Amino acid sequence: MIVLDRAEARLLVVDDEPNIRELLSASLRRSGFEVITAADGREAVHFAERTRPDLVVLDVMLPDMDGFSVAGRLRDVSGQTPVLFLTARDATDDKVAGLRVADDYVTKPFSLEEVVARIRAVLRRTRGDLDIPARLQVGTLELDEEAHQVWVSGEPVRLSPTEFKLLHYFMVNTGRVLSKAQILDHVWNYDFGGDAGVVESYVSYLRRKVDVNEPRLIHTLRGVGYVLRPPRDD
Amino acid sequence: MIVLDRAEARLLVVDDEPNIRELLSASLRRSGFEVITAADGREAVHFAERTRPDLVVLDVMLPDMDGFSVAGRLRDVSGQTPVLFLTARDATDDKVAGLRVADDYVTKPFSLEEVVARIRAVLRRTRGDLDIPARLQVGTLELDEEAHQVWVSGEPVRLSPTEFKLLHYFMVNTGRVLSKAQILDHVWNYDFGGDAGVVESYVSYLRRKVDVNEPRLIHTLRGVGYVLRPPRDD
DNA sequence: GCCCAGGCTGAACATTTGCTGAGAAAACGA
DNA sequence: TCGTTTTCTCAGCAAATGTTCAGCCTGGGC
Repeated sequence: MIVLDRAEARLLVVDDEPNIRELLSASLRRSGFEVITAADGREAVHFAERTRPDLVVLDVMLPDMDGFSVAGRLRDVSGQTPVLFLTARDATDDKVAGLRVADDYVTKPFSLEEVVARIRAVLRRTRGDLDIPARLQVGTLELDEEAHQVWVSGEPVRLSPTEFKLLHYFMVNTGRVLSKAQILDHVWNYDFGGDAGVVESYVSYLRRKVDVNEPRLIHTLRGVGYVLRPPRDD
Repeated sequence: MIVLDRAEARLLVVDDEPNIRELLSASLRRSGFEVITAADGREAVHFAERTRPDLVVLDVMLPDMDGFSVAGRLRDVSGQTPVLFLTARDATDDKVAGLRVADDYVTKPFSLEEVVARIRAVLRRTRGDLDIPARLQVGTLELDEEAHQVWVSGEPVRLSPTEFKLLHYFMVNTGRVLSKAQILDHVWNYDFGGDAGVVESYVSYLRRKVDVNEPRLIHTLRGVGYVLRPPRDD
């Protein structure tokens, strides 16, 4: 991970469950963001007024007021601040209601990978933030986040959602060793209860689809984890 | 041992087992950290408030409160203090989900080598602490912690996890004589029951893989131990 | 040069780890 | 609704790793 001398952006995370709040803020800090948290709507508006965040991550279900009202208030006090909504998986209707072009949403239970990716995407759209590349490339491997597409030596490859997220996580962390536990923690939903065996399966799928040419890019480090390594330094 | 004029960082170690607490604090002090210990959650929060540690090493299973609540409280009182969790190897329960808030974690039984390495890694990441190098070099030998890779004269070398930890221990202690007992204590898990014969085996493996060029770097001191000595002052 | 404790190393063995194919179950799309 | 895709589990296999040990080697004291 690149160490930034200043934060990528300032985020306000709003959720009434302390677990989720902690999970998100810890993870987002690790991803290089500056994070402020709030437990309910009132607090959220208050902090937003004072700190002017670049983006708000907002649970739709809050104890004191509904997320969309909060979003409205936020915009009153904080201008065009984009919002990433957190919603329950089955709340299909009300979602669309409050969404503007600048916004996006993620359903609970989410994976950290997903949240970070969405935040970056929104920031890219709203600020034209080009420190955040939309296209990743490692060796003959290319991945376009926005188009949700992957090419191997220029040929498009079909990946399932999980395969895509896993590959994305690998590419964002090129050259860094990732333990199976770490991969599980970031790529799978936070409520996933299974063991790290899935990761092996998906690495196997990925290799078959994506790592077919020599030199191989995805390396196994026994007892440690996996690395995606660019060619040239086996 | 090199005497440091100031501590590398201030740590708070929290574990209810006195053995583990002692083991850790002694070892961490020897590694140049300033260490405060606490036996339970209440104490931990109390000390954290007063001493503002740079990092907290925290057992997930505490008598009075669970480690995650402690971590939450610590963050409340002490800002963004990073946390390294200690957990049982088979913690496949809801614990695992909570571990995601950790900046890193180590499973029991651990090796001291591992704990120290993780602490340094976390401090490097969270503070951008560059006194702590991510890459070690001795003679033609290079070791990158983050990429978990070793080169000899620029050529990558494959090491097993134990070989890697042993070499790392040698490189961190370049020029210092290490007895077999000392090596056993730091590189092997604290519950390892075998005798120091293993160390001889692994030194042998390491020499074959890593110490192939003249002048030799790993020296045997009969009846005393081993030293990794940089060339030029044999 | 001889001796011996300590050190070295190859081989054997047990254990752990990772890979993969097959299949059950759930989610998805038409 | 039904077929298709996707996710996840599991078991068998193969290979790497960890550990022990016995026989050989070696440095250094005499």
